[in-house]
Parts: sequence; C-alpha cells; structure tokens
Amino acid sequence: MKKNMSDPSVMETLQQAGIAGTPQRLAVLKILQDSAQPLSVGVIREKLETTTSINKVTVYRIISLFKKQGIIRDVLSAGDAIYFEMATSDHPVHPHFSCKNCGALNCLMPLTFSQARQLIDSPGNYSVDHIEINISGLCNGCLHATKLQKKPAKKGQG
Amino acid sequence: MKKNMSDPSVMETLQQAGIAGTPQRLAVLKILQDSAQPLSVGVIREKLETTTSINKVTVYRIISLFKKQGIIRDVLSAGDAIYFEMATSDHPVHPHFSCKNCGALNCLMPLTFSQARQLIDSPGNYSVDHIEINISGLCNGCLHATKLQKKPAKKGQG
DNA sequence: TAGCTATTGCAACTTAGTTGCAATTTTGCT
DNA sequence: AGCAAAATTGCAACTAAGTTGCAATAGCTA
Repeated sequence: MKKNMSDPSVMETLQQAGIAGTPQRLAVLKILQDSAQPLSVGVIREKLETTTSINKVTVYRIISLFKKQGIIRDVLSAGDAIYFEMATSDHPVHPHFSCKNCGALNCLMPLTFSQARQLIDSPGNYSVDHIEINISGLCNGCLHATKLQKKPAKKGQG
Repeated sequence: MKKNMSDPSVMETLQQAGIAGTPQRLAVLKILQDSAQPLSVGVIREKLETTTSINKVTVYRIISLFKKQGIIRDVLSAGDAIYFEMATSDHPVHPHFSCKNCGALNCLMPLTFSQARQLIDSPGNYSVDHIEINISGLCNGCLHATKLQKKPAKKGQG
C-alpha cells in the first residue's frame, strides 16, 4: 500500500488523536464513521474485504488503539462479540436497542429514565421487554490499589 | 449420579418452572442462587468442580433452559463472556457495575436516571466514567415479520 | 543510501460456545 | 419387578472471537 488520499475528515480525526494516518487505520475509521450502528470487528472486516484486505490482527490492533485514544467506544452486547461506535463530540453517549431475534444493535435517542420506563409499557417501533443499565469504571479494590495493574480477572467475583 | 437430596428451595424453583430436578440442574441453580454477583459459565464450572463434575455442554444446556424458563436472566458484559443471575421475584432487574480494570461485575441498587447521573460526577465506592443503557426486545423488522424465526443475524445491521 | 522505528502480516494458539451422536438415566406402563 | 420410550447427560469434534510472538515491510531521518 502506497498512497492514502482519503476522506480529509477521517485523516483529521487521526491527527487530532496524535496517531499516524496509515491506509489501514483510515479505512477502518471511515467504516466506523459512516455507520449508523455500532459494529463488531467481524462486520468491519466484511466491509473491508470489498475494498481493502487487512489482516484480522491488524484490525484488532487498530480498534484497541482507537479505543485507547478515545476515538471510539465499545457498546455492551449480548456476549457474542464486542461492538464499537464513534466517540467523537457529534456522537455522545446514548442508549442502544438490541433485538433478541435478529441481534441487530441500534442507536437510540438520549432519553430520561422515566421515558425509558414508558418504553417498556407502550412500544412503538420496538417491542421492549428488558432495560439494562451498566455502569463502568473502577471498582473499590482497583480504585484504591497502589499500582493500577490488571488483575487475572476472575470475573464476577469482585 | 443417584440421589438428589439438595436445597429444598432450589428444588421448588425448578418445579415451579415445570422442569425436572436433576442433580446437575440443582447444582447449577444452587450456585447461581448463592451468588451475590452475576456469573459466567466459566465461573460456574469452576465452582462446580469443587463439588460435582458436570460436562461443559450440559452446563450450557442447563443455562439456556433456565433462561428459556425465566429462572435466570443474562447481564451485558464487556464482551468476553455472558453473565447470568437469578430472575426470581426477590431479585428484580437492576443496574450493574463492571470494573474496567479487574473485570468484576457487581449488582447495584435500583436507581433513577438522575441518581445515575450523579454517580458520574461524585463517586463514592466506585470511580464511574461511563453509564450504558441497553434496551432489548424485538426490533421493527422482527416485530412485524409473519413468522418469527431467527435470521442469520448479521449483527449491527438492523 | 543506510539504519532505526512504527506498523502490518502470518501462523499458531487460547477460550467461549455449538453440534451431532452415543451412552445413560428417568419415567411410564404392564 | 421388567421393559420400552423419552429425557437428559457426556464425549469428541468443531466454529468463531480474540491474542501472542515474531518476521516482514513501510516510512522517516540522518
């Protein structure tokens, strides 16, 4: 791969985050930026194959770099894969809707808790049967640890 | 395995759900019932190994049966595995806290959306940097489909 | 152009979860 | 009790997500 004459806004996003704009990074970022829904690595790779062929490992490394730099964020899923979406200022944190039948994961408008409750009782476009709230950050143990290093992660034990 | 002289309340839960109380099911349900946090299949299997040895496949099948019967529900995770908790009346839906460092997944008290917002700004036991809301059910397409059958699930495409 | 650093690709691996089928247990009937 | 049918479990083999170590390549600087 030689040239990278791509979307200037995509290039700017990378430069602002202080990371080099390689063709692979530009391609992955463009896919995420053009998507209305959060995407899994699998779907990103499918979309890449039609244009550029990038190794699986490289995609994972690009994704984790973007996450570290705060360009993208991950969205909780039903467990099959991790989904990612843009974390830029024009795309603030918002609720998501996941379909229990087809697995589609859609972005919803920001809503208050009472609005969310109403959604359960009077559905419109969606048939809602479950609202889930997950708050993340650092737990008490990790917060007060002298050095913050990843524990072996025996999950569900905290 | 021959006898199953176990926790009577665990047996009752199974009978109320209309499913047979085999030793394996009783063992798995007891672990979930005794846990203060949602558990992954991996952790459940670890806990089983100290008492009963049950095949991996059997554990997955028991879990999916419990889910289908509404005895347990799954909790969104950061993507590495699916977590499960009791869905009985004494354990209603509530928010969860997941630690980005050690991966611990804890149950939180039910809270309003404004209380959740406060958590972001003034942390106590937790350092909160992200609140995620996921609403699940059936999307528009699946809701109005004549027959409700699982699509190939190209996720993030709905 | 030489040499260093950052990035990518490749192969091999780990782990979660699934599938098909055989073995076993349980249940219902006589 | 005795036996057949149905339900449940175990086993082996597989798929797919995600990771790791290392070699190859691209890009920059002197």
